[in-house]
Order: sequence, then C-alpha cells, then structure tokens
Amino acid sequence: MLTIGKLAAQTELSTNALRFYEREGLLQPWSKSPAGYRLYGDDAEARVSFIKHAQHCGFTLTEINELLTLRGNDSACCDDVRRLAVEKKLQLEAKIRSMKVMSKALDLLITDCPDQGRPVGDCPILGAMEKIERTRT
Amino acid sequence: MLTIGKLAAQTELSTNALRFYEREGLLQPWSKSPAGYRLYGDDAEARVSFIKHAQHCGFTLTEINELLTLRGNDSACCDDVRRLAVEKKLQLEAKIRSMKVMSKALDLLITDCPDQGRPVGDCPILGAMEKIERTRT
DNA sequence: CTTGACCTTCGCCTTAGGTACAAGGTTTAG
DNA sequence: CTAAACCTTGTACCTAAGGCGAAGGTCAAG
Repeated sequence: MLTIGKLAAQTELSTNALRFYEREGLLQPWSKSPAGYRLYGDDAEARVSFIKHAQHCGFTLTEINELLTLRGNDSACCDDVRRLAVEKKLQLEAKIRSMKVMSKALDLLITDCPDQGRPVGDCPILGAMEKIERTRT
Repeated sequence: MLTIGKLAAQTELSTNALRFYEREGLLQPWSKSPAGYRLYGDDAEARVSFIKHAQHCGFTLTEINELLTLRGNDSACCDDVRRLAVEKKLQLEAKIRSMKVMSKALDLLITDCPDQGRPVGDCPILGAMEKIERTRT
C-alpha cells in the first residue's frame, strides 16, 4: 500500500498528476485510509508504466483510457488494440507530412533571403508572406 | 471601408476570428462607425493574407505578431526576420523527429502483433506497454 | 412599423496535461 | 508538545485559436 507521495516518487510523476489521472479515470486508488488518504496497490506502478509508455507512442490520455478499458475487457481481442495502434500511426504520419510541408515552405523563404543587413522594407520573406497568391512549391 | 462581415467574407475568416485577432493585437480596425461598428481599411486584407501565410509556415499568432511588429519597424533588418524563420524551422524539425520516433515505436508494436483473433490477455502490444524497461527493478 | 440581417460586448467551452494556491487535517520525528 | 512533512478538497490558471451563444443595438427594405 502506497500513499500518493510514495507512488509519485516511484513513478516520477507529481502528486497533482496522479490526482489528475484519478479524475480522468485512468488510475483509481485501491482504497482510502480512515483519514481519507489515497492508498495505491502495487498494480498502480505497472499501470502508470503503461500510461507513460503509451504517451511516448503518441496516445492521448483519453485514448489511453480506451486501451486500458480494452485491456480489462476479456471479450476484447488483440485486433482491437492493433487497430488503435495503426490508426494512431496514420495520424502521426499525417501530422509529420503537414509539418514537412511547412518546413519546406520556410526553407524556400530562408534561401530567398541570403543577404545580410537588408532593411525590412525589402525583405523577401515578408514580401512573400503578403502575397499569398504566389504559392511557390 | 469594410465592415467586419465584409472583411470576413473576403478573407474567408469568421467574424469571431477577426475580433479575436483584434484582441490579440494582430489586426486593428481603421475606425469605428458612430454605432460602434468596426470599419477596416483596404490594408486589412493584405494583413490577413500575411497572417494566414505565416500560419501555413507554422508560426503561432504570437509569433506572427512579432513578425508584423518587425515589418513596421524601420530600424529592423531583414536578418531579424530570417532568424525567426530559421528558429521556427528548427522547432518544426525537432517536432518531426520526435513524432518519427513515436511512429517507429508504434511500428515495432504493430509488427509484433500478428493479426489473428488473439485474446487481449496475450496481446504483445499491451504487454510491451506495461514493461517499460527500467533501470531499477 | 416591423422583420431579418448584421453588428456589439461578454463570457464560457473546447484539447491536453497539468501547475499553483489556499485552507485545513494527519502523521511522525525530535 | 511541537514543528515539519505529508495529506485532503477545491479552485483557478495556463497554452492556441478560436467556437458558440446570450442579450441587445443598428440598419435597410417592404
């Protein structure tokens, strides 16, 4: 049985974060002491590990909640998990693509502006941003 | 002189967005009618173009405000603009890298999980997420 | 004159993941 | 006994870029 502070120290989360997870339904304390202190079982640590690792894979807390629900649901099948993972990967790739487009647009602007010490009135970057019609790929 | 609705139609923004830009200091109306209606000059359209294009390059509204301030500042130099652009590009690239890491982590999990109807108890994705490799037990 | 379209300000809601107080109760070590 | 360290609930705040709606003022046409 761990109090919130102990669990926070073990998992390197803040106590605020743990309470936040509780409000979000991600991690319930096993019981409460007579004084109302949260008491966590040893499974809590593994659950926090799960949450952290899923976060590192790009899942939001809401989605992690789904994964945890799935995990506890005996009628669920591994394919359900796999489907969520594939979907998340597609989301990540879409976002990466759009950010690459931005990065390339910036590249063009930056290479357009090679000279030093030019006044802003002549800045080709600012100029290009005003005229949206010239979408130079 | 355009009222907010006209400018919204021309720029394909909502009137809410235009009022929001005003609060944020991005776009001030040229004047107000006796009844308090916002009246925008013709420069407003170009300014909105600028804002939109900068957004497409990944700049936040706060950063766009800096760019606009720079543009109006005669003592500013094109290098200042260029520096902001380079910095933004670096930010984008950092984010892209971190998302690629996530995507690859997901890839490993997905390929670990053959697609037959396995119960969640055996799911290698869920299993891997519980066991974050940790240095301490 | 009245209807409907347009405008005003104000203020809450969203996502995600918390942080930071405030005011007070509990536990433990010295 | 006391003071520190820990815990509780509750509230408010932050980012980004607005969305939405209430309550009400204004303007043009029929």
